[in-house]
Amino acid sequence: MNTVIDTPQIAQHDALVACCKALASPIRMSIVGLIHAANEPLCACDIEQSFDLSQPTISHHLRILRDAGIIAATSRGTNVYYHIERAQLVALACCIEQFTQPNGVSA
Amino acid sequence: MNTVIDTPQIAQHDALVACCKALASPIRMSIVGLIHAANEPLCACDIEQSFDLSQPTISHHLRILRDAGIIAATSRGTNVYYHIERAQLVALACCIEQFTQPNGVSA
DNA sequence: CATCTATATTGACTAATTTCTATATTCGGA
DNA sequence: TCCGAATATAGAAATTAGTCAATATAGATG
Repeated sequence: MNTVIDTPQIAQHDALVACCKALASPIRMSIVGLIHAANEPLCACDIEQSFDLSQPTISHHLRILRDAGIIAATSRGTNVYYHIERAQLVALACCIEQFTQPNGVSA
Repeated sequence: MNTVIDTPQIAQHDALVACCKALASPIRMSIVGLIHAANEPLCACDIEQSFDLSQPTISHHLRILRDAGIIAATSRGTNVYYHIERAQLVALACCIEQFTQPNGVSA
């Protein structure tokens, strides 16, 4: 292990850890939950109103989620709408589910 | 929302965040990966040898994983063997997967 | 019982995260 | 073009997390 061949797996591993880290906060988990529950892109101002935190703080959390590839933003005028980006979350869910199953199963 | 009725969901939410937090470290993610790859309980000393970190540090990470319900320990003599505890991980994988799917689907 | 080995705990230190206030940026409308 | 509203960035303070050296504990073994 740990040869140069491993690089893609290490990159994948890092991305999953980053994704996990982004979700590892009650506020950010709730933000994702909010967007999911809304079933449509949510504007930053709507998200802000759901928490008792300052605007810059929410903005900061949104950026962390965005950097981790969990959400993505679309601007419309001065508003920014956030929606869930599936790929990274799917990969993470998949990885975690693997851990719950016996290893070495081909299918 | 946020009535007293929500308490169980909040507890669940907190447990999932705690689980996520425990996995949100490259070392701890690797520890779980190691145990999973081994397909059998791994002794703390074996886990220690896989990392370039001190014994107390690994012990500390193992405790965090244990507190989050991700792994569990079995003692045998002076050795302590760790295995993966499925329930919490299943719940987390499930939650994350939900986020990747449209909301409001009954089945 | 003395001691060795494996693991856990404590205490201290550094680094990272969270939050705020203040300020900047960007777009729309008067 | 100037102003107001929405969002982002910068910088600072407080909290939390990661790490190690030193020490404690618990079981095995002579």
